[in-house]
Amino acid sequence: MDNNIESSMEQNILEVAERLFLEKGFAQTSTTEIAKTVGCNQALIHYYFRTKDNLFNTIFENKFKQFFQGVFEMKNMENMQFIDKLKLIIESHYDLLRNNPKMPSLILNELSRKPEQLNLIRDKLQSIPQVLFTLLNEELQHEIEKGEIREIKLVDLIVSIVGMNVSLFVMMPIVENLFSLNETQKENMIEHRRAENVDFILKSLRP
Amino acid sequence: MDNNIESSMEQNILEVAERLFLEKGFAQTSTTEIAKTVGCNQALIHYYFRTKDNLFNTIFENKFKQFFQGVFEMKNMENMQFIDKLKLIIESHYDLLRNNPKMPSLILNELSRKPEQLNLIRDKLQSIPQVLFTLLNEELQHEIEKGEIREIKLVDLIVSIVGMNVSLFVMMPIVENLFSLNETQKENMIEHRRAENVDFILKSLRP
DNA sequence: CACTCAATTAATAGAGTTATTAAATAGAGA
DNA sequence: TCTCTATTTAATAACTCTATTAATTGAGTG
Repeated sequence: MDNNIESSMEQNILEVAERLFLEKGFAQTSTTEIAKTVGCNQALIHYYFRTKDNLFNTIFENKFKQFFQGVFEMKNMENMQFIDKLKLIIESHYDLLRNNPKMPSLILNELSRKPEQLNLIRDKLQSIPQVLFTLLNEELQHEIEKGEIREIKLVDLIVSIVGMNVSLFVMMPIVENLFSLNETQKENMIEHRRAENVDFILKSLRP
Repeated sequence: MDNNIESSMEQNILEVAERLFLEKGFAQTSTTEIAKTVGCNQALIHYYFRTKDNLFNTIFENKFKQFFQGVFEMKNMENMQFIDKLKLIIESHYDLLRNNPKMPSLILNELSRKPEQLNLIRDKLQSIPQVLFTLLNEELQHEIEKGEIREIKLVDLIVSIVGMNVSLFVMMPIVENLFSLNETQKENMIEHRRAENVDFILKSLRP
């Protein structure tokens, strides 16, 4: 009954590989380095996963799916004001990124060059959120007609939200370096920008 | 007088290398591939530039400097309304990115891992724009006092502008793939988001 | 014409990479 | 104890990459 550690080596490899891939990207991480970090022989990685690509996919296919699913995961927002819903969506998206701060860069780097993996995500984007999209769109149009929100296309709003949120985390490593932020300052900035992004976006939507 | 072609091989190497580095990143581009694309022997690259790092730096030290300088390059905006100035700044920044759409990704990828190169940029950021920053800040505060613009910190405004503009170009390769945009659709989207970003930001600044 | 020197190439060293294979090890069950 | 199986390792094949070196070419100069 050693299964509580669940094949510790395989699990270790998965965890270490995920960390290294996120930190340094796919090409910059060798199976040799993964093995050294795990503390096992390099061949063991190929025993469990056969190829490096396979290892990467095993780790990230699910992760990407989860990640993109997270974007569209809505809490119970039935009887909320549209503006409050929007605020919650922006904050949820931001928190998702904050909990996975290296994901955007990895996605941007690896998925730009590997269109095949994008198919998974394309599917996700067509099933679940299509409903949500039309639903949100209706509400948005309604708010616009009521004069609560200025004229804007939902697609443009989404691009702006995602853009504002994502950009912070992809730029963070540079900003951190450029202004020699320590951990606290960085944390403060991330906390501050969470409110700032919400504020900036909602302010823009006033009629 | 063959100098109009200006040492064609060296020049070719620089041009091809720049293109490939921008397309695929530093690690993913080998000197072998550069040589093959140029149509010369791989050793020639090392003859001219000794190391791959050297080649990269030769190309991009200036380019990065230019790029960041471009961000702060102001036209004659003496007797303009603040809002119009801001609009011009956003548009100039956007156009700079549009003319160098691959630069943000390259900077984000390469400079995150090579802090030494950031020193160049740190200098640039401390000399020229410090003046500009205080100048802009005064104007912004003045506008806020006049009630023309809502309360906001200049730093937050800048982060929002840069973020909105940069994010479009770093996300573009994914968006393009995900929604199978053809060249025209892509061009349309880029053109449309230029106006949209300006609009979105200026709308947010209303008191 | 012989010389020089920059440009260019062929060859290769040396390090690092992924992936495979065969052997060693260890734990479970007969 | 013996055997079977899953795990792990050592060794190494087969590449690819950067960088160096020695040899070759070719254009100009005295």
